[in-house]
Amino acid sequence: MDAGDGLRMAAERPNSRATMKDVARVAGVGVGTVSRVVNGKSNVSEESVAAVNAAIERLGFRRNDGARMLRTGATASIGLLVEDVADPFFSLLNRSVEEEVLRRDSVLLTASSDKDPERARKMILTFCARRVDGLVITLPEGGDEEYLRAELDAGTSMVFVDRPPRVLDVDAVIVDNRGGARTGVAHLIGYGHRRIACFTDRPDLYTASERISGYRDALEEAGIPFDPELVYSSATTREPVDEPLGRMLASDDPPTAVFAGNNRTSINVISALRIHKTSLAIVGFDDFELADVVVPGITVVAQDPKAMGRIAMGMLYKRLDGNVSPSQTIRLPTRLIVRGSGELSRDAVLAAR
Amino acid sequence: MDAGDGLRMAAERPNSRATMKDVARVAGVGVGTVSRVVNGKSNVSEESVAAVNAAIERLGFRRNDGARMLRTGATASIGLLVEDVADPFFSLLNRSVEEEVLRRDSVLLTASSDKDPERARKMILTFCARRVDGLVITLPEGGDEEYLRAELDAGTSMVFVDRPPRVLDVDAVIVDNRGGARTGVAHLIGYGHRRIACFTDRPDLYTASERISGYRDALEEAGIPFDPELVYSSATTREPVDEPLGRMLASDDPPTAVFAGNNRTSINVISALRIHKTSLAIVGFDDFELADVVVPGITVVAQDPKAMGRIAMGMLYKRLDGNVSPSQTIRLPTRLIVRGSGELSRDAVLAAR
DNA sequence: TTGAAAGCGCTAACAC
DNA sequence: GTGTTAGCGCTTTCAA
Repeated sequence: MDAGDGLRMAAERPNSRATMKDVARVAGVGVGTVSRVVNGKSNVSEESVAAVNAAIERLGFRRNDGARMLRTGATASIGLLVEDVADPFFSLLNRSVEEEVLRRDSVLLTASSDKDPERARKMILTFCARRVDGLVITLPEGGDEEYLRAELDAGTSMVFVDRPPRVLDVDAVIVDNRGGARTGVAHLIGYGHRRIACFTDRPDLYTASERISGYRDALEEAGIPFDPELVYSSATTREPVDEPLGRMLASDDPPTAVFAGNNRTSINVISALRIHKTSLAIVGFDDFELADVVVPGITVVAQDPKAMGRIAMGMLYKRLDGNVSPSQTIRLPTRLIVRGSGELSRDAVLAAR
Repeated sequence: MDAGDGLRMAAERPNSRATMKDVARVAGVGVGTVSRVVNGKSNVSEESVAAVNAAIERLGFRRNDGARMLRTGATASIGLLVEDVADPFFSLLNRSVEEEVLRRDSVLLTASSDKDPERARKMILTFCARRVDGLVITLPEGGDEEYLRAELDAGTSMVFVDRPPRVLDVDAVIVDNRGGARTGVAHLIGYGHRRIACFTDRPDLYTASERISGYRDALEEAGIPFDPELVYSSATTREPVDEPLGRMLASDDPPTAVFAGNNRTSINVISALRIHKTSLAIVGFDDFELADVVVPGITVVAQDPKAMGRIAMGMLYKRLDGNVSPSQTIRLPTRLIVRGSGELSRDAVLAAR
């Protein structure tokens, strides 16, 4: 068979890529040699390299990585499952995970659970069926995590992000939600506030419940009694809070400050305050774009999703590289960013009433 | 060989998944039968199904989709390349593409070009090597798109998003940047403004240049002369604009309104106005969270990234399903969202000076 | 340095 | 119905 024959063969199968066999035929060498050239092995003669490269160029050959992986066993791919890739927090996490994946010349499979345990399960098992080398996952509340054990046993490395595992023995990197909330609320207390409202997500969410705990920690430390009337948990983060805030404002002993448990809620609180034409001191959990554009700027307890992704990938790759030390959970510190809204003193708020 | 033997075999290879061969051995059937059961074919006896399922359960078997795809040819995967998965626009696009991919039981590979043509090229070729069924791409400016032709010829379907192809004959879905900008600027003109500043991205970016054209279109229609002194293009979207805005404000004939060419720039303009303690009418291109929380709310020309993703995937899957009609470019309309900042009349602005 | 050949895990065609 | 087998495209011995 000569070169022309090989070329014809590839052309005969439209929409079908040239294979190493095709390249070998066109170059007049064996497939082993083609493989060596493609993988840059040194033990190939100059002429063979030239012939093979010419054939590759001519046929538009591109190695089929799927076939390669079937043979070698490693897929050079990582699966990432978060709540929602469009959420600012997770999209930043996504990006930083991507950077680490890129550094290892792998690819990243991504999916959003949409807080649905069943959807999460389906996506994770799909990733496992694709034999990803490792998994970075934020598991939604309410699901069973037991099904992951089989995958773990089968040798799929995984690291949990944003939420700790409940029963599994896996690495995790989470944010110090409780400590961060405590710091934020203590900051408000430092400005004289004693009636501090707390708006959060559904308390069955891990992060929300931790932040509420931190809120209570700060009150307790300051000797301020906890008043359930001042706590409101939205069913969804999109829900406006002007109604519950109005109720608190109309009470005998209204709040002079509010702690918002997440960035969406911070925005809802700002809108609600606007509606009620009132101003209160505000500290929000999680930073957001424009937090410094509204007046006053919003003081926040900031998380660092990029660091979370970077650290999670570091842990994951260590496992992939053979580390078998006991699993650990890394708790990332938060950072208080002072912008004005959290430094409105109790006296100033009362004077404006 | 009996069942026990098969189990031992799988156990003998730790970190290595059980294969259909293992399952077949344990279940005491042939691999063909296992394959039929796994794929839910009907022509299998009750007993075989039960035996196979028991073995699958026992071994923790999960089909290797990589091997399956090598055999069947379809990878059930889509590659998405955008500028930055953490950008609000692209993260929304990402999410809507994901939804469509999920509906087809495929997986999504994602990557960010970071506006680097070389990185884009690398990622795209990686996706092609993985034999993705289709590609959704936002190609960065300044790169050659010629290398995609080989992939196109090899049968990889692709659709461009947010930017049209320059030389390739491929489907695309883009936003009516020019028309949207024209509408936004005409809106300002309708409120009496004749001196309208224009702040944008680097004009060598497709979207920025289109929006500047739309800005000029609107001026021309109203018979307002174009004044280059009123146009400022930032080198980066993070660059503050208080300096150039200050220059315009200090001129003989200062602007009474500004058109901001993208959401980050809108924010920069708001900050700059704050610094100069001035208020001008503002219309921004692209909506953003909190646009309705600042006072006044920011009137914007909104895009619909979710629709873009949905439509792009619709086009892509039509191609994958065999559609060979001529390639087309769909131009998505924009929507003007009125919130207050764009309805500040020229008279009101001048009166406040 | 090189070609031939086995085999990764799966599907599908074929024979029984 | 079911077992056997060829082969998807690749890597990797093994001889030569």
